[in-house]
Amino acid sequence: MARILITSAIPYINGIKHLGNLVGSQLPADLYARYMRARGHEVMFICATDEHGTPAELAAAKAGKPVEIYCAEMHEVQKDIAAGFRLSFDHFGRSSSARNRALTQHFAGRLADAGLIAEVSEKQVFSRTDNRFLPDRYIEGTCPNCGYDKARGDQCENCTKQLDPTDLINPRSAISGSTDLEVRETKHLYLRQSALKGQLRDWIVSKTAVDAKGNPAWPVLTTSIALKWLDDGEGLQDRGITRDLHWGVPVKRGEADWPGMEGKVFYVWFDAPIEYIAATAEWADANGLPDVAWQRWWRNDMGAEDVRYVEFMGKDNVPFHTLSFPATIIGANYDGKEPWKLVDYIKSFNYLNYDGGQFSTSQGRGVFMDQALSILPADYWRWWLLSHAPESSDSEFTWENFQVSANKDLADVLGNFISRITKFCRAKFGEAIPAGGAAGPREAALIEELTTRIRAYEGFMEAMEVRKAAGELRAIWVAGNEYLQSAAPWTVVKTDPEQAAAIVRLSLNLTRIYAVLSQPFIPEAAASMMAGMRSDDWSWPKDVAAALEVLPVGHVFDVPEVLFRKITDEERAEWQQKFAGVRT
RNA sequence: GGCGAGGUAGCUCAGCUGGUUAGAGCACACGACUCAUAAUCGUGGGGUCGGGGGUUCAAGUCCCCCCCUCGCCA
Repeated sequence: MARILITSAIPYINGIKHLGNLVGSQLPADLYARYMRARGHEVMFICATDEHGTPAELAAAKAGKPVEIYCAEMHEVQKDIAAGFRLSFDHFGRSSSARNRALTQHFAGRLADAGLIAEVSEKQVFSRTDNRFLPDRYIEGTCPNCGYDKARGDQCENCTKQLDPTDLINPRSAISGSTDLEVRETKHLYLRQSALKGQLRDWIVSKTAVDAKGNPAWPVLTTSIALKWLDDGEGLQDRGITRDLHWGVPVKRGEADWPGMEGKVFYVWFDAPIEYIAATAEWADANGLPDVAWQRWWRNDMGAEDVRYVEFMGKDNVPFHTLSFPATIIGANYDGKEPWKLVDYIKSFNYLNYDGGQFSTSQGRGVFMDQALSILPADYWRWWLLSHAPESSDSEFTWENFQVSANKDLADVLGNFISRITKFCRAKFGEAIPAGGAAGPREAALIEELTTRIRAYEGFMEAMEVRKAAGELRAIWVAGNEYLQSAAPWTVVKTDPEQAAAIVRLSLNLTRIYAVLSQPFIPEAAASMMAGMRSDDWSWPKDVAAALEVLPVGHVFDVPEVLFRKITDEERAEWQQKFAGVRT
């Protein structure tokens, strides 16, 4: 039994995430967590809401609420929706927690002790009307290059030219529209990650191939993005980790004040990944456990040496997780006294597009998590999203594809298999596992095929090859239909009822195995299948022949309701229409 | 513009370090079956592997150029 720490990139607090966000991190992470638990491993699956920063402040202001209240409410909303998708987090934390505040300040202190923090004075735009410094993208003005009058301080969306806020003609605050702006000198902390460039490169490079322990290479997507940031242009740049904001972790050097940094907070990208650790501490707190309970997951000197740590994220998050956060972890151990756990494997995803374009939170385009759950159970979405996960390239959601895939795979292949065998048994033998007959060559061949396929499925799941795992699971479902079709108990029963009973007995047992194997992908349906078989035996089918005898002769079962109803053409057309525009 | 990832059957995608007639699922056609959610099972048609050069006994798989899509550019 291994110990596996799993984190999903933490979603930002300002609103409900869309399906593209879901499939890029939380959902595959959940798949992996569920599979590893099913195999008997000890799993710690962590996620949280990322709550600090300007967008949260502005969203709260727009909602007319104090930012703390707004975040607390939105956290609950996101937590409920995650539960609706059956995301099996051990803890869903908050980056605004006391734990994260303390840990973030602690890491900053350690990095400062290590000489990895630089204090830099810079000029930033201050809005007197708003009484705040304005991040580059919250300053608007006329583009000096093309004359577009809504250019942002970081870039002109019209001509794509990179800009500096001070380049803008007639600059104004994007928040209030005020032109009462001035440039002020302000001091900020920078993480000197460039000082760790060599170490980071060696580490990343070591992940581009299978390592000595047989651990697989990271996805090309992960390493290519990391190496690009390391070596592109002038190489890895130091990054500011503080901001002149109100909403965030106050800048402190450990527990001590940081002279000159009063009133400033750490920037979100610095405190957000630290929340992975803090959320694990929050988990311990919530369960009344001592610190060692979470430290054994995160400190190599306190038991985490044998933990395998896997992170899931969309490609936009790769730079932070391959460079900045590792720099924080490595830097904090400058004197060898705080060996924090460094990630072992980073599974990254491309983007999911929506019907010819992009999903967009800001534009409200696509299907959002709450909307998805309002029209169909989570399993439909889980299955489609995971079986079409954007692993090797961006992939696309279309309603036609969703309807056809869900109907074919879930209703026709899996659901109907259970329906046909349970109803046949009820009609011929009653609602209990029938006795008589014996396995023959056909059964032996099925067991051989299932064994081969289940071993392949395990391999894909362990390697986090999500689409391939889905394909293999589907093939396992198909194998049941193939078997039934060739064994034809409805014909055999007329001449040899005992033989028909043997076929039915095996098929009903296969249903239980399907529940076990399918559970990571479609947990709700798997639970129904298991309940229908009136069993609670979730043991993994290591020995297929033995697993096919778990439900004994005479064991009573229920003929389940339709497991997956089909999506009709009318519904598809309606949804297509409904989600064609912008979310209101 | 620079960099990265892609462009393989109607659709969604597999194809590792180059090697027999390029694969899967869906869709389509035909057949089988009738237990089942008009479900299942079998068979088949269909691709000059974005375009053009090149290396090689041999390239979807390596090299060069071009075109298109998506992303990143702190």
